[in-house]
Amino acid sequence: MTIAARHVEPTEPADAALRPDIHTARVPRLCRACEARHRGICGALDPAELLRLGRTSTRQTYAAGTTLIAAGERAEHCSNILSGVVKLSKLLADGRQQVVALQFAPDFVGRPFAGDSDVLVEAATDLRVCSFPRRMLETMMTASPAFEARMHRQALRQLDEAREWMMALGRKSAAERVATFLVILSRHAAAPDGRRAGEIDLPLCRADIADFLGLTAETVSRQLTALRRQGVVDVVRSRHVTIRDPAALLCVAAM
Amino acid sequence: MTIAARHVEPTEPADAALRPDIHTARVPRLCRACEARHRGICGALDPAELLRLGRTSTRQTYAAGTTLIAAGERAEHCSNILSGVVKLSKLLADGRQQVVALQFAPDFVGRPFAGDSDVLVEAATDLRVCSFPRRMLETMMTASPAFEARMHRQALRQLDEAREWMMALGRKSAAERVATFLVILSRHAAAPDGRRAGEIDLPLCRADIADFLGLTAETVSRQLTALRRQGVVDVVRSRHVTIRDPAALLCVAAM
DNA sequence: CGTTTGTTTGAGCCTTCTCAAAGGCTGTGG
DNA sequence: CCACAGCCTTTGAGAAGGCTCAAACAAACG
Repeated sequence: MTIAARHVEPTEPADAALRPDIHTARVPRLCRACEARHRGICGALDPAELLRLGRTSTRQTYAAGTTLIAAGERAEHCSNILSGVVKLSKLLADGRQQVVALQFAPDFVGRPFAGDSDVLVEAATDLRVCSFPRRMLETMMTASPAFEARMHRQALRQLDEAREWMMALGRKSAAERVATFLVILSRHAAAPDGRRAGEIDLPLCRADIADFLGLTAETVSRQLTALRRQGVVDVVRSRHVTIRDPAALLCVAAM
Repeated sequence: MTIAARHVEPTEPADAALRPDIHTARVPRLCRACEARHRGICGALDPAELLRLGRTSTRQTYAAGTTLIAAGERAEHCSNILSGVVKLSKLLADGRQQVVALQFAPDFVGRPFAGDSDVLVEAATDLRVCSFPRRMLETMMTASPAFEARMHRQALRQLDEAREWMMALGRKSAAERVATFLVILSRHAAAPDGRRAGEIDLPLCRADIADFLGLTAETVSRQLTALRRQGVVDVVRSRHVTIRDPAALLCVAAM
């Protein structure tokens, strides 16, 4: 494993997690404060299971750009994203790159069942995750059908997202792809009530956005300035986007 | 449901499937002769479960071009493909189309859990399937962890395939995409020993191939003639392809 | 303040698309 | 069996969108 900037936060003292109580199995303190607890994979676990998983899990942070799992490598750890964005990409022998997915909190990173899936996993932004051994994942999957079902659902959701992007990559113009990218980001930055966010911090540099959209960095830049000139968005310091006209953006995105 | 050409084959008589025997649960005769039985989803079921599923399942045939499930529609039936090819595609409001997956025997068609996935499901070729009510799928998934796991694995496999195609759509040239398409088809037409098939019957017309590859029918045609001129493949009557130089094909495919 | 890295903008080129026409199969009816 | 219609495929010529290469600009960092 080539992890450049890995920093383990001070974890819950073991005795606190293990201390017997009136309730035989309490939710670990680490998990109680966890942002991802209910929405993520862990939401399927009861307190006893959570305790068991929590005992082996640690919070970690990675700096933007860090490689979490090299292509073809089999990860020994799985993670829940607490904050930040994870980039999954594929490489061709000659160096061409395609970003095949972005993952946001509270997504789960890591693959059930044996096969490696030959993607490169990197921290797109600074990242905080809750990490645990891969072995635990398999244990939980066999022990808890609800957990397995939730993993299954996540896989199906990712499949839908991948197919949505196939449409963009195969049939949409550069302008449409850039607009679609902004729409999707705004969904993820959205408030919990489902309203889309008007303010987006782009998690990727132009080159990475281009690798996601199947374009070049120059084309992405040009399309963004076009959107700016049309008054659809505002761009500040190249990474912060304000959506001024959401309806127009959706229209340009062909969605 | 708009099913144009649906033909229900005579099924196993109910009493034969239900007849008690020395073995409390025998494998239904329909399933015993089934090509997809061991490789497909059903392989995870024990004879009792298979009997239960078999009681509600029927073999059906569809003519090429038939719509199995319209986009956005929730299917009441699921199917195992026995022979033929199923095409999953997405449509844009203005009519642009992207084929997001091809499925071959013994793949499973139909979606576990509620959500519709907004794809159009069509028979690309003449099709034989083993079909059963969606309700049974949910029953089997909760009853049999092995069945649920197999469904989960199929979802992950489809996710890998989708991402592989994202690479092709986003980063490969027209020539590379067409070659990649042939390589993938040859894998599916391959003998069970894993050797790739040198003879391929294209399951799609040029326009559909184009919709899969994110190209136009004209470009697909031109690239195929280019491969023919280079001596890499032979094309007979536009639908039958012989791979003359597998190594060169792989090379052109950038794989 | 200079260096480095990322972004924007421009000019010309190349791949692929669009539009158009001709060529081949397939099926139908005489 | 042949003629013809209809559809799919092939091929060509010109247009256009996005790419490449290059340079100017901006922001981050030591």
